[in-house]
Amino acid sequence: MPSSLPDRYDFATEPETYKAWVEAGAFTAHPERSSRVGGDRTPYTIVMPPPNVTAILHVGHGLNNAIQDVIMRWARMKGAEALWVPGTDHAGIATQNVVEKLVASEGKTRFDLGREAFVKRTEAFVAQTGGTILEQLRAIGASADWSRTAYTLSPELSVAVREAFVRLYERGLIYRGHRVIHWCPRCLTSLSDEEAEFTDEPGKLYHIAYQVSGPGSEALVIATTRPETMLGDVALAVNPNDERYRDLIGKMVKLPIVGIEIPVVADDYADPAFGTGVVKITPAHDANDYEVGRRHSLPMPVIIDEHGVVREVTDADGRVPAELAGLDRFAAREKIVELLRQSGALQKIENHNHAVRHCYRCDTVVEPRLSDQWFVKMEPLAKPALQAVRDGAIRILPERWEAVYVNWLTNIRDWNISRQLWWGHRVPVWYCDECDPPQNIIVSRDDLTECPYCGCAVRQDEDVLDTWFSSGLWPLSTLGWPNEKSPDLQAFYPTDTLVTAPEILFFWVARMVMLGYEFAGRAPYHTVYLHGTARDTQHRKMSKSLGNGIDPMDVIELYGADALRWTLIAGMGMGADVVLDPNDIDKSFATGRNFGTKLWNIGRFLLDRVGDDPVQPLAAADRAAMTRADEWILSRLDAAIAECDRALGPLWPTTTHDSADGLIWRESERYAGLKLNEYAESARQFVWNELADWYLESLKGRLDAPGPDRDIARSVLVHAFDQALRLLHPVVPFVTESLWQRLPGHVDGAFLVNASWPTMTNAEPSQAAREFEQVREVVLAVRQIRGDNAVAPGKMIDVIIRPSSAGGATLRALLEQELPTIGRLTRSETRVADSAPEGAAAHAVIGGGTEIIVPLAGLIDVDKECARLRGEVAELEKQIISREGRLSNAKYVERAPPNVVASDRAILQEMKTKREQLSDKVRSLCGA
RNA sequence: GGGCGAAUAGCUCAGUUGGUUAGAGCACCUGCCUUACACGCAGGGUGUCGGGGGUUCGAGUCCCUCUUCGCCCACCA
Repeated sequence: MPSSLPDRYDFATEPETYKAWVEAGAFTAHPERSSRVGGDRTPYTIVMPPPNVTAILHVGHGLNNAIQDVIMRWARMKGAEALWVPGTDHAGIATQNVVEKLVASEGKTRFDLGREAFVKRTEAFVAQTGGTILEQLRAIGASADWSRTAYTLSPELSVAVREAFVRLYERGLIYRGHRVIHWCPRCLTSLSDEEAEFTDEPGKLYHIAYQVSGPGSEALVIATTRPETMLGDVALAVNPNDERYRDLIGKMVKLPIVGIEIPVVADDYADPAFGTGVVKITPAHDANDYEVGRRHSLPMPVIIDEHGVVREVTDADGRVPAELAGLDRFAAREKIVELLRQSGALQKIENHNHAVRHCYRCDTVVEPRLSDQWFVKMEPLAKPALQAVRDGAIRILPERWEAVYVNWLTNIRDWNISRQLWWGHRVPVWYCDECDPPQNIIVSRDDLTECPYCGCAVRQDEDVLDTWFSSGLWPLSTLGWPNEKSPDLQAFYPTDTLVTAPEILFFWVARMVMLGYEFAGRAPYHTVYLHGTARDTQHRKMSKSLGNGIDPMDVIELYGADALRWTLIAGMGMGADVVLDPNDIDKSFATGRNFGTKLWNIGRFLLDRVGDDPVQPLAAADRAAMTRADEWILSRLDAAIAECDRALGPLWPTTTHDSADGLIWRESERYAGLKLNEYAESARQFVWNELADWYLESLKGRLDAPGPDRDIARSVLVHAFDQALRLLHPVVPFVTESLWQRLPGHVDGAFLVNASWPTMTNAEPSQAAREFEQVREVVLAVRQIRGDNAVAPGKMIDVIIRPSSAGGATLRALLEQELPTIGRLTRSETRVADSAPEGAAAHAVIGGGTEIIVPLAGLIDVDKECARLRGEVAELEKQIISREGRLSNAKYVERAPPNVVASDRAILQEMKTKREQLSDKVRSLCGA
């Protein structure tokens, strides 16, 4: 109902539109339609990176999901059987931390509650607050298939996790290792290499003398950044090739404070160039020292416990003096330095910057700790994952990340998957205290209570699995694996594209690839799209702790989801960061808001002028009766479609290659496509700068007079707008759907979300379309002359066009026919002539030598007569500016901010009066 | 320490294999409320393509070098 179209787009209707889509089943995928199981549609699948179950939406999520939604909606319109699997991650450490804080606010620790009660508490917390973010994703318009919402800790996915563990164990790829691992003394859990993040910090290098035993007073000086660990020293190491210390190898030195004797060993680990070339060996508290200790069969006393407190833990009899026992590691450091100073062993302290590992969750300094952990052997898993990217079965966009991925996988180290937490998938391993190895360790798919060998009671491993172990299975587990007969698995695995941030390339992306090959023999996706980060104007990452974030829900409430989506998508180069100003939301999202409004106004005008009468489909319209403008806009539409298609690229690799992977990217397409900003810009350019600025403006007159020409114009107009809405729908789904539903001829129950993506009709612009370009050139030239000569916008002028002789009679005829259009677009009385008029005139020469002449007689004088009034208005404006700092809309009393109106009403009124006088003057002088 | 990348308008960035006068969006400047839209219309580029050197008829683009930033990886005690 065009007549009922509101003046402004009401984005409060977005939830209704969303509901209608869901009720129409627009987001629900049908496995039986997949071509992989005999259906007639190629499947296109994205698994959503599962946000933490306790998360609330931030701009990063908004960006991530807006990108995915654009791709999904585009794939759906292209005719794919589109599936977007949503879900959440139980997020081991993160969620446990949140609940532990809650428990702490009640004055308790998780140990006070006990494991069972704590897990129950966490489950209750998740049940109550979890999934908020999925609701918020609906608000931004995410077209996910909610009937398939998954959760990494659900019963179904837990089956997958256990199956994966058991299979890897049976293949010998999971093993138990006694190793020095990264330990967080606050979270009381081990961390993977990736979870223990380096920061460069100023520290101190302490030089300590160890007295050599025997005759003489020789001493060896070592340098350490962690003097407190000396209590656990079992040796000093020197490089076997270091001439300085060759004679000392095999001798004993006295460990200060402790007073026991330890050997000097030769090991390549000691770097002659660093410090004194002598290094102390503390196997239980340093990963490298541990390796040295193993090579030399040294004891491994543990002198720091799981809380980071110095005490005799194991094999440390008498090593920790009473005055140090019970001190925190950092307090112990101070104390030990003091003791060393007193004993004279401390030689000097230097400033020294070094990299310190911190817990990625709580930022506590990580403590290396000797303990038993489960590891995954990575090298065999990495091999196919590496090959996939090298061969082009998987592409990573932007391309430069491929090198980073390859580099990491080439030097991969084993993955510590056990975590000493309570929240997560418990390690499916049971221990029997009665049986002898190897029967004392039982790995099982089912829960065990008794030993299958001796029938005794067994106990389950206390640890849970790294949260990334379960998310690493995400593309498989959400589709029903390990049930190979699962319809979803058969129809939709492998998936197509993964959209995420580069930070989790190793944590998650690479591990999914490895596990995909391991369990399905196929890569989980052919495209990895890594997007940038949301940053503030100082280029700082938006974060909760910095308080520089923007709540996407605020933006949606203020300007609607489309404005948010447009701003994020159109403003983001591939892989580039999105910069927004958290202190000026209005300015940050103006682009999106403005575009939505413009689109709405185009629709409002167009639908109003087209009216309710039936519109002939373009295919049935008489092509011969079309104007040059009609032909032109249709050719521009074709160009826009081509540009959008080029920017978005192929949905999937277009060649079927006989390899284990099936599909390999061809070189020409490998890095093509998914340039979402270029796509958005192309579509915008068409609808705004071509359809609205030129076609609508040039056709205004034609729509007022009934007749065949009006009908042709209506056909072309409705067709072009319909196609434009389709092109724009993936970015701004709500406003395009609202407008599309109102197009004349719309069939009840049809949705733009399900409509087909436009296809080009003509590769080359027609002759008539090219001729319209000449009309545009004339118009642009005349406008420029008007601007250069400060001709009042309302003033009607004379324009003389002198066609180039090269164009001949054809050009002359063309220009004469288009005079009404040129006149309308330039406010001029235009004619074609062969000679220039007498007197002053402005000239412009356009393509091919055609000359545009505008006589200036009278024009300048007219403006002079208005100059006085203009000057007076300007004076008044200056008064406002001097008071308000800026003018903007304070120029007009109707639009000025309330505070300005309050203080300057008189000036504004006077200004208005003067403006009206000026307007009248100009009109009368122009004879309008 | 190793590797990768970037440096182009006030800001964010495009600039294919070297080739006319270097582009877009936002911002900015000038004028305008013209009956869809001032969240708009018309006009305007505001630039030593980080510095230096080289190859070439021709360099933002290729090579060398310097400077500055960013990212990834890494066991310098």
